[in-house]
Amino acid sequence: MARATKINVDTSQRILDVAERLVQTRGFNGFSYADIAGTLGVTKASLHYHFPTKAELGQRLIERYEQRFLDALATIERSGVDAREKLRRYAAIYTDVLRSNRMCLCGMLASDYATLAKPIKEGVKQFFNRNEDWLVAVLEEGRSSGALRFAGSPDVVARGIVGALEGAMMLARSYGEVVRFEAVADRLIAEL
Amino acid sequence: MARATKINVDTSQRILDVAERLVQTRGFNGFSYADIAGTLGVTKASLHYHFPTKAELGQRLIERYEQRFLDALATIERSGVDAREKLRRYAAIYTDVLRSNRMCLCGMLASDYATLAKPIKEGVKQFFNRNEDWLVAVLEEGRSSGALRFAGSPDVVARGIVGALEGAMMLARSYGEVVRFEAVADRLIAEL
DNA sequence: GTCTATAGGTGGATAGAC
DNA sequence: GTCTATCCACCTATAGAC
Repeated sequence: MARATKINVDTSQRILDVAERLVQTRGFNGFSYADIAGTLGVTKASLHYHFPTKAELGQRLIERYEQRFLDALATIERSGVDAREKLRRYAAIYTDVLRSNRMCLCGMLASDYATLAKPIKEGVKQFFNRNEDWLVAVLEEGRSSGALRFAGSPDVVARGIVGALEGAMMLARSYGEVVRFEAVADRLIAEL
Repeated sequence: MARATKINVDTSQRILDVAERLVQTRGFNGFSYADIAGTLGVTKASLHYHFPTKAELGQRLIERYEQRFLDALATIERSGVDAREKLRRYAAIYTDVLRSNRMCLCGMLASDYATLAKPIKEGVKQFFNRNEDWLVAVLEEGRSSGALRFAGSPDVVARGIVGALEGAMMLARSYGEVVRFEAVADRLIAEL
């Protein structure tokens, strides 16, 4: 009964899957509905039924991506490891994305920022705000417990971590060298 | 005599100026010849006379940008300041770019990387290689003189600095807050 | 929900006059 | 070196049949 409206494993989700990969590899202005349609073997008109405009598609992409990310952070939180290990696992999320030759969805959208519709811009900022909030909490916990030692406000350190990981990811992807990212990320966390 | 072929302050340079700003604000796939033509008050056909294809335009953009950047680094080198001050002035180059609401040209192209022609890709990597080479030299000098103290290889630290500045820049631009970048950059250098 | 067909616009690029 | 005119491929998006 609960699945009455769920006939065929949700076309919307498969569209989002393909679109997500395209944004993460080519940027929001680097793909078209035709690319998605070609991959899925449907027509462009079908896509417009599920996502009337490209801007709406973008909004849904961010919402889903952010939810997954927050879920991952919640999982780290529940694991009960110390603050340093939490940061290692946080960086590992980025590494996993990079391994599939992708950029962070919101890192990519941040570079396309000037060309995006307002709701997408808001979504991007919210994503980074929530990342920073989580990191601030971890940093404060680590400083209290003695697991971490750092100068400056947790706020600035958190922003530094997000920026450093996003930037290192972007460069490592250009070189096609995941190890480039790992070395930088390891040192970043080791310095705290 | 020497200026015989230079009638009107070089249209090519003015085209590059406008194109550069567009790439730095909207990305390589976020602008068109029509945008440049509209700004300069010429036709698209004129632009194609100076830069036959968009890929060639992109190549010239990188070449010019890299030359300017290397000139700026050479100026820092000649100033005779200590290693820490060199890093501060290096970061200041980024701050100046960000103040005009722009991303680093090559940072932007790094995010568009998958969609670019091969010569442009090579140009992007070369830009970052030269940045890292310069930083490695400064870091080694600073470690020798005692002006800097850091763990790990200068190589990894240099890559961390470039990535951190590019990433922080990208995020700060999204928030429209230059101060966000400055706080992160200051702390980054202070930690060395 | 998916299709065919198409609208209406813009993309990069070229030919040829001036 | 800049223009007009144009090509053709592709873009986002919609109408309407099935």
